[in-house]
Amino acid sequence: MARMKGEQTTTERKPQRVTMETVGKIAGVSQVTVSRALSDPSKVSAKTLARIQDAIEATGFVPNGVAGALASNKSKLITALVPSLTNIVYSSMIQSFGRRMRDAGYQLLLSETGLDPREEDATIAAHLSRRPDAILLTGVHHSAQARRMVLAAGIPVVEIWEYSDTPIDMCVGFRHADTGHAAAEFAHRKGYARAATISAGDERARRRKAAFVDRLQALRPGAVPQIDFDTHATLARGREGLSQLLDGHGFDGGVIFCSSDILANGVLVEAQARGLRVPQDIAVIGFGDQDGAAHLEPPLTTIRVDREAFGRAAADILLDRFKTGEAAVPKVDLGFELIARGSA
Amino acid sequence: MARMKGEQTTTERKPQRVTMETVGKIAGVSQVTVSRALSDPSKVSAKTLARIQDAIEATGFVPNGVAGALASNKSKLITALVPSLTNIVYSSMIQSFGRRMRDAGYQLLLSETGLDPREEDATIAAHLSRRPDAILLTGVHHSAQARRMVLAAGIPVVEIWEYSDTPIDMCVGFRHADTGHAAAEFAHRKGYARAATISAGDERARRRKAAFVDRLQALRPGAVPQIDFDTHATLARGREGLSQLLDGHGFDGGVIFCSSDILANGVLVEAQARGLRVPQDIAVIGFGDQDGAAHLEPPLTTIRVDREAFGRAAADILLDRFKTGEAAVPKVDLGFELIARGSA
DNA sequence: ATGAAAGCGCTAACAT
DNA sequence: ATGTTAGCGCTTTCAT
Repeated sequence: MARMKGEQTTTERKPQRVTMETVGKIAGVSQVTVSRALSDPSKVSAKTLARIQDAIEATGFVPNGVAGALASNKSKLITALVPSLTNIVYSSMIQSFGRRMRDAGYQLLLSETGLDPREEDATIAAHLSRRPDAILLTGVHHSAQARRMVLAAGIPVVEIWEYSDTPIDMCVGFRHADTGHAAAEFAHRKGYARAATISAGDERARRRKAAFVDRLQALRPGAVPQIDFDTHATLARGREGLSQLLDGHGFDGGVIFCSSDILANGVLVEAQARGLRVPQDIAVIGFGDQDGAAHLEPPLTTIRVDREAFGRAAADILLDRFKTGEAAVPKVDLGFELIARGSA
Repeated sequence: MARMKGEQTTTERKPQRVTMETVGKIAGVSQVTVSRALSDPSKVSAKTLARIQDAIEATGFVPNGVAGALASNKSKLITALVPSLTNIVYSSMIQSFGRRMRDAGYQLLLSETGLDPREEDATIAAHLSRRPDAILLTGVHHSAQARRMVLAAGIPVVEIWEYSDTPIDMCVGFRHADTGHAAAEFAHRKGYARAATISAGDERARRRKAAFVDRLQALRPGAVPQIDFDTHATLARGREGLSQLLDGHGFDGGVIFCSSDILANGVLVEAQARGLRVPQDIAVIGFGDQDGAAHLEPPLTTIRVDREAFGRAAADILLDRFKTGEAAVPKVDLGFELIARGSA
């Protein structure tokens, strides 16, 4: 279609942005009054308010939060960093955290940091440039630079999913090593002759596993074969782990502590495929009590952590900090629970 | 601790925000030069650049992206709405989308909309107030108001996870009804005498199921018992679904089309618990080819959609639009594939 | 109850 | 290669 220089077709023309100025002009008031009508309607007379609301409807005005954030130095934005978006452990925490924050008028800027801790620093910097009102970090191990940056930002920092006596600011979590200890004590009480571990490639999973091995060997000496993957946990890795244990490590039965339920699920499947009885031949302890763990055959013995509660607690201490200026309980240890079901 | 009026303790004092002005003063240049050094270093002399970089290091300066966004009318922010953060279907799409966008310098503002479509409008408005450079929506069914708002924003809109000939702007997805048709044809070819469905409470799941029933009944008349949950899919619901079918609907064997793999997994578990053979007594077709589907016993026959590819494609057409000003291929149907494994 | 003025920290012309 | 001048669209005083 031919068109003349400088002319613009309808589809190409950028819609003229509607500002408070525009709305005010239509309603016959100044821009400031529109601002007030939106932020505190009680400060504006009823009839003015009505006219402003009409003008907003008519124009389809959407306030420019960027300008507002710049002027007020409040963004109503919370920044969150998680290792993985697809890992149910993190996504369910973020889900409950996000819901509560959203109810309080905040939105979530979310990024994945992956398994490599060094990736985190750049992401933190990028996030801070958005001038969030707070930042949520996963775990309590961060680089010196990361700590410096978030501290310099002068905003509340919540570390989630791991407890520390010395968080950057606030934290909500549990002690990962303790879960390994608890699993080891359970296995020992149950009298399993042999034990092994299967672990995914994240640092906290490794710590849980190491704690299991340490405690078990303290209770009763004996080798504990360990399969360590350097990837995320998947069901296939669980199957593979059991196979390696059985075929390559001379493991001929006993209890297996897995760093996550999905790995444990894989062990169950592989055991079934090989005609091994659970828990008589192979016993399995998982971690996470994820969806379906209780409904597997046999039901999975696992360590339960209330991820939703972590998210809610994180939101609560944050909102409290916003309100009071200081958090009453900045360090929260929500603990865990070993759930004995049929698999061990 | 007593302290004088107006005095501030160290811990209370908000860190003085470092601006480009500050950095420039230290480096002996103007604020604009600092801006240039950051956005296009080639425009600044080597020695100036070095001094500026020193000043940035020394001060720990983090650019204020809010101010930048306001001034340039570019936020480098992409807004995304998904029904659920914990559903692997959506999180894996978002993951691959987010990774590619992040590599291109964009960040993701992410919100959950839930199962209720009406919740979406308010969230869209909130997101648009951040002045994102583009918006990603799940599915192609949105309210008239939602369409109006995103259109008025004058930014690219990508609808993902569902194909439409008439998207708001661009779309990447597949035709959900076609998957039901394909499953029905497969079931018919395989000669299953009886069929049933189990579906979760989302609108697209319902459409897949309805398409299955329609096509199957077109191929060969006969009732198709349907279990419809109005919640998200879980393994427990899958077990429950099979139980209801068996105990309450007089379903005594045949093929079951599930609206997701997690439901199918539950059916498998319940069948195993009841000592039913799969696929001889109960055959199962899932949807999604989720992690582990191939490793279940028996491996799950399912419909595979390449969710990561959706995310990547969405990022690609968006980045292309940013670059060229118009997308060459705004509507992408990535299709699906029925994978016949052992369960049906 | 409403308005005028200043300014948040940048980027985008336009100089030089 | 660097600086000057204007805004971007709001919120925040301070007036009236």
